[in-house]
Amino acid sequence: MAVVSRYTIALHILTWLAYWVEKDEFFPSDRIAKSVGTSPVFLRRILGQLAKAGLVLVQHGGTGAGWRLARSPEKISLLDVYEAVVQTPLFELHHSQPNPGCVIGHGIQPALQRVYGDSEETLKRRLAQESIADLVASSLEHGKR
Amino acid sequence: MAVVSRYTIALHILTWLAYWVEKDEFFPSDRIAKSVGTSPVFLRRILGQLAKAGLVLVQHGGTGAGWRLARSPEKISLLDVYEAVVQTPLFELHHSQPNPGCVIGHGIQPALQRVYGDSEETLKRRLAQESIADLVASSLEHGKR
DNA sequence: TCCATTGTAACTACTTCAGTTATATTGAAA
DNA sequence: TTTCAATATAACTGAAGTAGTTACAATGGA
Repeated sequence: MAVVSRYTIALHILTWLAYWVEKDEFFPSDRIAKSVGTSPVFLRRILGQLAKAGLVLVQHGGTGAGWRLARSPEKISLLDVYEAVVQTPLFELHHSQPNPGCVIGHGIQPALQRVYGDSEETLKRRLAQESIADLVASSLEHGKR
Repeated sequence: MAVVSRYTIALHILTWLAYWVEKDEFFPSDRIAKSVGTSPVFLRRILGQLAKAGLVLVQHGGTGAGWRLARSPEKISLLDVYEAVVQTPLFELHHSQPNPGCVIGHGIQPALQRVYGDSEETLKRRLAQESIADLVASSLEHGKR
């Protein structure tokens, strides 16, 4: 299966906020929703996770309420976003327990956990190399055509 | 989210077959199911994918019917298994289309596709480094205790 | 011909995800 | 103090995917 589209949405949100970062404003969720093409409630659920991870700031009430980046786009890596939004491990183990009476059934899970852990680490190191600022640049590059 | 547990099941099957590879026999799916702890039908669905990918051989009728490895465990990488069993890309894009009138909405998908593609490649290169033979060794190591 | 086994379809139960609706809460500005 | 634009959150829906079960047709060696 796949890393949920929630991750894509989170990256879209942050890239959008980064694009407007010069404005130095808080932007409401339904304004962001216009670009993402999804519901403001869904976005706020994700924005809440990003806020908890310290990636965005929220202004609750009043006329200027909304969201903005908590730090500069260069300092937000795709790994930061991944860890803010994705809580489950990349690989699933068995749903029902393997037979502990069988040598393989007994030893396979720790064996897999090692490989799975290493592989997830490898993926995360790759994500750490890219920032939201890179995504803005790359989006503009493609958006131009 | 996660790579489906089907991948874990496929690795369990192949590791089990590799453990018994000296026997030079075809093993029925319900024998394998005893070790994995799941239903033979589910296993046969996965075994079918593995056969299509050329990783196992199947013997249909008769008393000696069942499954065996198509080649030696050292020559089956975890990437081979991944590609046999997982068909969807690792990262999902938007479910509903982003706004093409917005600069970011227009450019974000190709930008993400590049990063997502690179990241998936990185993961696959890691999986290519490990073989079913390694999993057998590692399982026995843990199974011993 | 026998029969252990695979191949496959149909169905169920469960979970997750995205989206919607509705309501309470916040807090700057008038 | 009131107003009101916005967030916070719960409850619900529909859709999709996963794993598991049952049932039955097809295979092919003995």
